[in-house]
Amino acid sequence: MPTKKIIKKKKEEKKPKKSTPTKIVKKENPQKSEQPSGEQRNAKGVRIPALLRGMKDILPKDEGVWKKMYHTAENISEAYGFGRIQTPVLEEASLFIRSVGRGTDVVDKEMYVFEDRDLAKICLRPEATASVARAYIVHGMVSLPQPVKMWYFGSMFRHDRPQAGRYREFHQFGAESIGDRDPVNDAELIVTAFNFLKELGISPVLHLNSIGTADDRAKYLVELSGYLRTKRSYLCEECKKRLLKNPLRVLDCKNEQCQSTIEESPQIVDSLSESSRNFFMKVIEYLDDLSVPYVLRHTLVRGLDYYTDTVFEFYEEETGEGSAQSALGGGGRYDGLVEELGGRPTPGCGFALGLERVAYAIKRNLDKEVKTDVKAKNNQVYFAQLGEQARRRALYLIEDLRHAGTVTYHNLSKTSLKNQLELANKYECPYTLILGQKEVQDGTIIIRDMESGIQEIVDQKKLKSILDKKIQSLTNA
RNA sequence: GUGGCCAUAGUGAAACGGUUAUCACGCGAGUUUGUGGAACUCGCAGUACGGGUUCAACUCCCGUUGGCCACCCCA
Repeated sequence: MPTKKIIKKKKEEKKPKKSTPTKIVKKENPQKSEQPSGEQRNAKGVRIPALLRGMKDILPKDEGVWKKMYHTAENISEAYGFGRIQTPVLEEASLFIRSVGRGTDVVDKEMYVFEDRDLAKICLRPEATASVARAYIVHGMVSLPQPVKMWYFGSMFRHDRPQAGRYREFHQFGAESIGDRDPVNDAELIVTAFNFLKELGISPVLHLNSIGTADDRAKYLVELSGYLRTKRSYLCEECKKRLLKNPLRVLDCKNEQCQSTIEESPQIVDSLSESSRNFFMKVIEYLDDLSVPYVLRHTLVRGLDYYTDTVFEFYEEETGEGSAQSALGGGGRYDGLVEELGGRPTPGCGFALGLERVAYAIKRNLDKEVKTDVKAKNNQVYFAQLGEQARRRALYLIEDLRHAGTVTYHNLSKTSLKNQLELANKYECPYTLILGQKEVQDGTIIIRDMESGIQEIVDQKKLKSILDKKIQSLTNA
């Protein structure tokens, strides 16, 4: 009722403004413009809090997907012998500047950096590999059996321009294997990620390449830019800029004009040292043994500085690499990282998958095969009650059911049975328990099958066992 | 960070330079308080924000904010 009055007032206020000469309106303006623009207010003029740009609430309705991703990640990681590590969201900014690298967009343009109260530079982690490497050093994991295998699942932050499947806070599932330079580790990591995706009903396509050691890359860079410079006139405008800034990126250009030039360009594989080439061959062999399909893509270069040798990315089968957000994740080897961060020279490799994109892919698949989305609501029960006495008794019985692990819905504040049955229906509960005056007196309760409408009066003491049986038979069917 | 498209109740849509912004879903309250998935009645909630043009702006123009798309980059 009060809102009505307010609305009327608001409208009344508006009218005179419209009819008054502009001069008066202008006088009122400065007062209004003191408020920040772009904000929303309700009818009472109370500011409605907004979501920060690029941030997203994950709502109860999405929980199914997230729960599934978490459980799958946990099961698979543990099956492959990884232990979960949880590192802080906040880290020293220098950790990432040293590892990911100055000059990368992630560090230069996208990192959330703040001054702490003691003026130290801290940041919201943009990725987790550096944190895991830091933990490896700080906790003396050198003295554990090598490699040390760890997985993580959590939020990362990058101040990028938001788009579908790209948020400023996003979640990654990843795993690292630190302390052993053997191609089996690379292969194992890849299968882990691959199986995770497959388990979730996604058909992943693996793109694979090797970028060798830092020396190999330096050599290749000279060769590549030399080649590109001779073809400079054939390149698009963008690529001419890339040629100066980051020649490797030219290889990624989607411009048709550049494609033919790129195809004939020197390939990084040819610049690899003997050991890197052998290493890469081994990785490929192991993947064959594990029957993991892959596509060798010599143009694949990753954006973070710490990668060496093996690099890979996952795409969803049908989307391919066509659109910008189709990459589900990637990873690679980083043999110099631990040393770069002040630890002993220690090899390592890992992967990270973008869970928002994985969730996206899962949902797309569900839409396609409509029926896959059969939700298990079989284990939930609705409790309806009638009358004050019944309500009190209900409180106790519901408590009991919940202790026994039965998901019990209720709206004890409702008084009409009709109302409650309607809600039971909306919650999609297969059974409703009905407790009225009469049942309280007799110590019984009604179990109503919501689909058939068949009701059964049972002793309250036997409720749990009877209900369990019914639920059992539902889940089995 | 660059460029483009967009912005109407919680959701999805409609409307017009001019009466009180319409519809569906949703949510709430009822249709003689012991029976839902149907119907009916009533109610809730909106032109993102700020400015300009105009007698008159949800509608046209500018700015801001946000979303989407492409680039950049990446997950």
